Amino acid sequence: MFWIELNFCYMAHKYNPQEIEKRWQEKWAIDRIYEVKEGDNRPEFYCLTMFPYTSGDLHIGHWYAMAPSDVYARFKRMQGYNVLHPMGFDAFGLPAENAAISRGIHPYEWTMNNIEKMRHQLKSMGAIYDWNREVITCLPEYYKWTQWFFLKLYHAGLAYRAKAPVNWCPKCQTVLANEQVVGEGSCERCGTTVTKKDLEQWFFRITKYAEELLDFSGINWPERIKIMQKNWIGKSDGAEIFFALEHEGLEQKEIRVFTTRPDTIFGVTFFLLSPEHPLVGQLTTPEQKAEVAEYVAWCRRQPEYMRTALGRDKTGVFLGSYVINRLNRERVPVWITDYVLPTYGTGAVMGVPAHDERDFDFAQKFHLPIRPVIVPPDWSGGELTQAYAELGIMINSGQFTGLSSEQGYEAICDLLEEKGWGRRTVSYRLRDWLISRQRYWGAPIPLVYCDKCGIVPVPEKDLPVLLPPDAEFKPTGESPLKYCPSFVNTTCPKCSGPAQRETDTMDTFMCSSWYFLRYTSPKTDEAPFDTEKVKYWLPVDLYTGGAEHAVMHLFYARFFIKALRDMGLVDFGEPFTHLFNQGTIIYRGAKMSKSKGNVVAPDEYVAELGADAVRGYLMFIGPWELGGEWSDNGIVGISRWLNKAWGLVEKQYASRAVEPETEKELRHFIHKTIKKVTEDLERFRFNTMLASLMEFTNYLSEVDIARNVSIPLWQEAISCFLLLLAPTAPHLAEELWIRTGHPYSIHNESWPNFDEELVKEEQITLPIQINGKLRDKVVVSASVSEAEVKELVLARERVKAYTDGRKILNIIYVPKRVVSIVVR
RNA sequence: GCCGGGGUGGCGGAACUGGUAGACGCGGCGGACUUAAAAUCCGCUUCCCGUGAGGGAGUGUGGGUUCGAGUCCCGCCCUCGGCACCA
Repeated sequence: MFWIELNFCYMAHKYNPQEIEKRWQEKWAIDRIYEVKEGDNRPEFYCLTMFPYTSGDLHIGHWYAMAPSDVYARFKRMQGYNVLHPMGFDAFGLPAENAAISRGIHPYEWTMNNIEKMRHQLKSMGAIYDWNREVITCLPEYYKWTQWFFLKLYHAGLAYRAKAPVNWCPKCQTVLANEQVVGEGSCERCGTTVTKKDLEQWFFRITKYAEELLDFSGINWPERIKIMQKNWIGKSDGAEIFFALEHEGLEQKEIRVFTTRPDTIFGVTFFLLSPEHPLVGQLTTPEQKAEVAEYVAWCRRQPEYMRTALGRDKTGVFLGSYVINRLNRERVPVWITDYVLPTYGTGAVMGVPAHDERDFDFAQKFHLPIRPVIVPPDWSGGELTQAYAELGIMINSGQFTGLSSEQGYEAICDLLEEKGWGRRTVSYRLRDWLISRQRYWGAPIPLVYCDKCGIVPVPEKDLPVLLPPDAEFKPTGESPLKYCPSFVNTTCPKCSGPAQRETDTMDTFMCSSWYFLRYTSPKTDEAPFDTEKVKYWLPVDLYTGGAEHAVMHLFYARFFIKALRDMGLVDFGEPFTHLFNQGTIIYRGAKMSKSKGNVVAPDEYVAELGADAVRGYLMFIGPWELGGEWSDNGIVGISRWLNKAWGLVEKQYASRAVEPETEKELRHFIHKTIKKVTEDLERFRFNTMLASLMEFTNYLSEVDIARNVSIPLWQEAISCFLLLLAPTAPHLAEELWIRTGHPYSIHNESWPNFDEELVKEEQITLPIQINGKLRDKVVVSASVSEAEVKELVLARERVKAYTDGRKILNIIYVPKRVVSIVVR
């Protein structure tokens, strides 16, 4: 009994993160100190973290994305910005539906339970999120507007319906999402090999913006993300060339190819179509019919990943017919092969085996002629053993022989355009955005199919098209909406006759393409957002998140904003001015993720060491953009340091003898630290920021032992330390701020400024190198002259030992850096 | 294959525009306090030779530029991400 009481009294003065974190979180919430309002005279700063998917558990990987950006947001706030740093949930998606199928829980219930749990975990982090602005994409008040945007895009001509191949399991008779195709292209449920099936689906015309999406001027994004998006768009300059068709009974008199190398046109020895090309049937001669049909069927059975795998043996079949190369009037045989993709260019290729590696392999396999038409500039007449894909000098090219590839390119294009045999053009790898999902748990596409009127958009006043609560979840793989008569059967908004609803829902990337607009006015119910508030906050000043979204979310959001701008709904064309990607957290050799089963929950660390320690440790691992390995024992270092800081602040400092020199030194240290912490925060170097704060506390411990500075200066040092610590360890800093007699709250205080004069070093240590090797060091005043340094250095015993009896060839003095002596 | 990041002590990582390599932390060793342990505090800790002062080597690897290279240039190796038969 006695023991316990003693212990308790002792504990009251010890750092107790569990107690103080809970207490401050409650107080901050009650006082609403993080509530965000528009329109005071501070400059605004929109600091956004990618919102999480509602998987159910927040793991250390999530904290790694969120804690440092909260630190940055807090830092900006203390610097005097009006900061919006919101949080919400990406709440539609497949896992919710799978849970419904396997466990019989309704997706809504599953999702909202997860949100409940995640919100609780997020709150334990102690971030400045204003929960009044929370956005949840699966709620009707949100997806009503997702549907509204679909209609806007539809009316702007940016949405269209087309047949497109989807993954199809012949055994389950169902459509599969890419992530449901496992291993070597088989169905995740039954293991059957997945094939392709054409379905009518909805697309957004993102390709219309291909050119503009290549333009990154005016936005500060990581180079590698920009490169990834550029590669994704895959712009190629080239020409479309029309080959003449003289096929009996065929109306079409020409067929087009896209090429980036019109200069190689005289090297065409065969012509290739993709097996899916619409003319395959008509260009097949009766003798070839059986073989062609068999090949086409075989191609359809090939899974996508096999087809695009590199290094496969070339396959193909001759159709029996020919096309004419108008430039040299040659008849060339038409083949089909699966390495020609139906979705790129025109789905047809001119075969130039001498100058294309793939065509070369194909020609070798099927013993087709290989005719060189380009040679290297230094060519000596040797034989061609592999495709020469570089530029060079044209040979065997009629009137163009002798020109360089570049000249030939232009000359041939000129001729093609003059004769009407072709034209210069640009091709993109980018395809339109397929937004249809044959799923329940997404925003329903607000369209109705009427027998009389055709496709009819749901009128705006009838939004949202609600998800029926009574759909049945069976493992059929098809949308439960399809089998829900109360949903499907409706009346036509135009003619009031019977009609059916579209049963596909929208890709969830649609929901995440505009959520950052909704945060500005989450409760607005007559529009998706309040235009004035979007004007005030947008574009996002800093967007942080994982690089895995480079060509999905980040790309779609850019498109979306450009489309909204063109409709006059917003007045900017780029959503995210500054993008920063944090690295990934590795655990047990893999990226931490729920699907890999290697997650570490923050909860137990929070319970044991406190949220401040977890926040701090994540930032201390290394540079934020590089990520790193989570280790259980590394965190104790931060925890110990926070304890040490507590002890340092809580102890009663008593001055023994005030020494002006040490006071000066401490003042210098204070300002040096403010500068370092400020600059490190500015460039997201949280690890070195913490290192410098640790150096500061180490230094303060020495001062505390020596007790040779005045009490006011000591207090100044401590206050400054707490302010610098506040973004990183908000709870601890607040507690100590109050305990040292300051007014509540530290989080409404201003960031400390540093005095450049006080940052300057007065004394510097100069290393002395002799013939490039470090031999001595000398402490000098920072204002020392070059002549003084040289004299001083040459007089030193250790230097003399190397210079006596030798000739000094050179003495280099780099001010404040180094003295380098060259002797012989 | 192409594009991009990265290779620094036992470990995570520092190092400004080329100027004292290894800050800070973890771990380890030694010491103080304790009956003891934990916690805490102090000291040491790149490797090799040397009792020591000191000397030598050293940032994946081989060259180069320079008074001086982790940092710049050329060639190679490993590793992590992205894209991948895109005509």
